Amino acid sequence: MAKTSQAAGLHRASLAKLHELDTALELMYYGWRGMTLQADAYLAKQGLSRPHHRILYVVARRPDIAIGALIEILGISKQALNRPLNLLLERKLLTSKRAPEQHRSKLLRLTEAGRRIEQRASDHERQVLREAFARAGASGAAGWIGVMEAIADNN
Amino acid sequence: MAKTSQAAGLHRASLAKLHELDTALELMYYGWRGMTLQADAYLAKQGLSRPHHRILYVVARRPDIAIGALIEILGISKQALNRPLNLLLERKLLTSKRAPEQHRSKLLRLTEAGRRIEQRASDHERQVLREAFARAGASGAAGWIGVMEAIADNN
DNA sequence: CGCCTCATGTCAACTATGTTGACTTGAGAT
DNA sequence: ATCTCAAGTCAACATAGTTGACATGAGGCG
Repeated sequence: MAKTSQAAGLHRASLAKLHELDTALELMYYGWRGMTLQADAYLAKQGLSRPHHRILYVVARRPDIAIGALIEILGISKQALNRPLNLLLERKLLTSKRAPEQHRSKLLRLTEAGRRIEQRASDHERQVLREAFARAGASGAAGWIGVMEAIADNN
Repeated sequence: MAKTSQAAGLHRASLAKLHELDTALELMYYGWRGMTLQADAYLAKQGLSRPHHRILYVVARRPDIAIGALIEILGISKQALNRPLNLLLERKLLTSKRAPEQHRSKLLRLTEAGRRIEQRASDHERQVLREAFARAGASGAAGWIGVMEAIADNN
């Protein structure tokens, strides 16, 4: 614990609570930041950022995915995908090959280097979750999952 | 209960899981989106967006906050604060007045209109949380809080 | 009093991530 | 052959953030 700056904790405490659920709301905010902070720092060191990571994450779990399907999953426009995707191809973290007969679509795969970066970035995030689950115990983890599923349904 | 597009659920299911914690990782991602989606849509209708909401949220809970303290809490540079803040002032959602003797700092407050927008936007987020807690029950909620606190500590 | 310092705040230029709209290209159907 | 439509690219723009340079005004001090 406590490779932290203490700042978030202070900030969390520094606001009056106008509603009962304000605490939960702020936990969500700082939780999101807490999970992604180290991963983002790692990615920045590699000259990448969160959108690149999202692409790598999805392709890792769907080898030979076409660009259209990737767009669908990421929920962004194809134009928004274009630049980060091309960077990943240039940097040879991804390869694209035309499909055998379905010549229309490019199929994406991670290279070894891409896989390594995806794993390390995601590991930073999983490590945060792992520690939190360990601290909260099995019943806490189960409760967390139940609530998060309900929240995530609002998409 | 389904004012939703179903899409996120599908996306969540559509990726192979390479690690045990991938599910939790994706829950965090879609949870964050699920909580903010309706609030963002409401804000967009008002010609505002998330940074404006963050400012309103903090000022609501710290009336007469100075700009420096606001910067500290939001964790962004004063230059980044500048444009959204000026928009809020122009639109008369915030007022700023010079401090009595501490003439150096501007003290910020919400106007009635600002308060109304802050409440409605935050209500959208709290409503999502409220429903999720109701579905998960008291023990689930307690577990969620414990885990989120542990995650949020990584800031 | 006049000047120095320093926190507070502003302006300008840049980067990154996203948007929409218009265009190109190529497969598959007729 | 040609038409159509999905896949993909290019251009222009919006927003949210960055850093750097500068303005301003309070308070300390010669």
